[in-house]
Amino acid sequence: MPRTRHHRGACSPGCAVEATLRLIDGKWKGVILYHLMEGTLRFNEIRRRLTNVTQRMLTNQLREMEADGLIARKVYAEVPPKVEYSLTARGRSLEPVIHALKVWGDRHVELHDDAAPTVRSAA
Amino acid sequence: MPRTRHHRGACSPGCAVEATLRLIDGKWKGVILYHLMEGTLRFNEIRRRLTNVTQRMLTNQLREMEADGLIARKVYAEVPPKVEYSLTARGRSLEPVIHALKVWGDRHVELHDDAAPTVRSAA
DNA sequence: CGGGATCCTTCTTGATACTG
DNA sequence: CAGTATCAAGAAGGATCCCG
Repeated sequence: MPRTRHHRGACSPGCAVEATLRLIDGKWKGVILYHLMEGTLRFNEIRRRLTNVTQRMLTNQLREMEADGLIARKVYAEVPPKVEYSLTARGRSLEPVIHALKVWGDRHVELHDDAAPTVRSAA
Repeated sequence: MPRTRHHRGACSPGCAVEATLRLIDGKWKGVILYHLMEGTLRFNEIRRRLTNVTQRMLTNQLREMEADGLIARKVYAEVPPKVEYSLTARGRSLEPVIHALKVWGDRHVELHDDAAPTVRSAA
């Protein structure tokens, strides 16, 4: 979603929705958050978990999320560089959101041909 | 988020997250869904609820959401054109997601300077 | 290993003007 | 009222190559 990120203007009620959306938007942010929920990961570990991510994109997304205070970046001054990424408190607070996104996705995966399956008791 | 929308490729576990994200992504989709949750709305009614939306954009977003099976478009063959938009079952199923996004946004509005306020009981 | 710096292409959005 | 059509700008994402 182009536009300056965090524009912050006069928004109607649903503004909060957009604001949140913009933080987790970005081609890989959602997945990255998802994986970091399980724990700290190194750059290449994250990379391996995302199919076809270029270093540039991964770095970008991580940087933006860092700027948004969602993740923390820890650099180890070792010979083979080592950088670990983890969620900040703010980032962890997004768990219910990510969870909601995943739950919905799991039950409506692309197939919007039946629009709302039987949905027995499976809440 | 560019890329063909619904690319559907080999995704890692967090794929579902991305898939859902891509449906509600788009500058206005989140807010539109949010407003439609309250009931059917006409084109200009939606437009008035979103600040600074151009017809083009609104039409675009609505069309995409319609294609994604999230909203229904009902055209009345009247003299002054009348078109109503409402959520489909699939669209309504997104409520928990939109809700989660809104709740988070309400409590973390841009100010990621204190990362998780006191949060008394004030939900 | 974990990037930084460039260059390029595509998608998205905005601004306008016109129409049934 | 509810769009459609065009034009143009800008941002997001991709491909490459270089570096400590």
